[in-house]
Amino acid sequence: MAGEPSLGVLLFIAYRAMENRAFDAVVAAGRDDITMAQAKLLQRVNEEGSRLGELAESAQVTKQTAGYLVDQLEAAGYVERRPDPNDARARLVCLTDHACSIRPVADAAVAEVEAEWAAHLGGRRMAQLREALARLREIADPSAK
Amino acid sequence: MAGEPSLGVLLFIAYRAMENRAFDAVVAAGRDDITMAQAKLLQRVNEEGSRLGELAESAQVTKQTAGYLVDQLEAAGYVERRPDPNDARARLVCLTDHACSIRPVADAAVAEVEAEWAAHLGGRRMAQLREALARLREIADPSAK
DNA sequence: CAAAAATAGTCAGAACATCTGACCATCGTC
DNA sequence: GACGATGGTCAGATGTTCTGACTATTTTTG
Repeated sequence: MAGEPSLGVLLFIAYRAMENRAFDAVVAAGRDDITMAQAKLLQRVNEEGSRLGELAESAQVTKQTAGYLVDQLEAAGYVERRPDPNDARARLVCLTDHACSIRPVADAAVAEVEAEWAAHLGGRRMAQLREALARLREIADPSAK
Repeated sequence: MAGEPSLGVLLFIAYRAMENRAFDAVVAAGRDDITMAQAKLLQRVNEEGSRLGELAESAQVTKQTAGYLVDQLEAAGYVERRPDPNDARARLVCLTDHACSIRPVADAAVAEVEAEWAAHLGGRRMAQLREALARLREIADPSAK
């Protein structure tokens, strides 16, 4: 297995490398009151506010788990729940200013990793990689079908 | 975010799609006495036997966590710990016949997913994807550096 | 339009996975 | 042979995740 890691393992390596770098940058910037599981959800909150079910589906956890994590993000001041004007059943999870202040840090880390990858692969291959993954999403994303 | 998911999210989607399909196939084949965390380790056990530390590093968990999961895999009969002839400190985690019997099932599911992806992307792009990820591993894999 | 079905979310409880810190045994080196 | 490094385990705590049951609201349907 060491000689020819499977595609799943290769995807895991790249995925974790990216997430680790972004998370480490946020922690290094002083936000150590957040866990990776929380960050995984926070990352998926839309600017206009996201529903709990959307977050759960995107992160591939149950609504209960998503609710548990959003509770903590809310307690830490990263998000707030607002009633959804269009649906009284739903509540919108919205980013607070506190959360918005860490986004640039995470984005910078992501940009740095992408630059390193592009330097290693070449810009052309890097663009092909992104393109291939985006297309794969069309058939592999349970929340997009 | 819905319009332009980040590279990290795209990697996650593909990674989870692959793992889910392989895991579901194993469960559907009757092996429901295994969890995804256990499978993640089992998948990484080498034919010649792997050290606990290697497994932990590859799966990106602590040695303690790996030990906990191997305990369960051992209890379920998927692996056995053998003394390492070359190092009395170490123990080799080896696959049992029981584990070997599920590998073809997982491999078939992976092959099926790869075929679907190749059909969607085209063989050329699929090969490029694999190539790019393999190259990325050179700089992104903490256990290969 | 009212009843039925689906959807959004929460509560409660249990099981699972993961980590940190401390510890023991063995290996490699000087 | 003493010493630091390596491979692994033990103990305890925390964090994450799930299943099942429930409420409230929206959507569908007869």
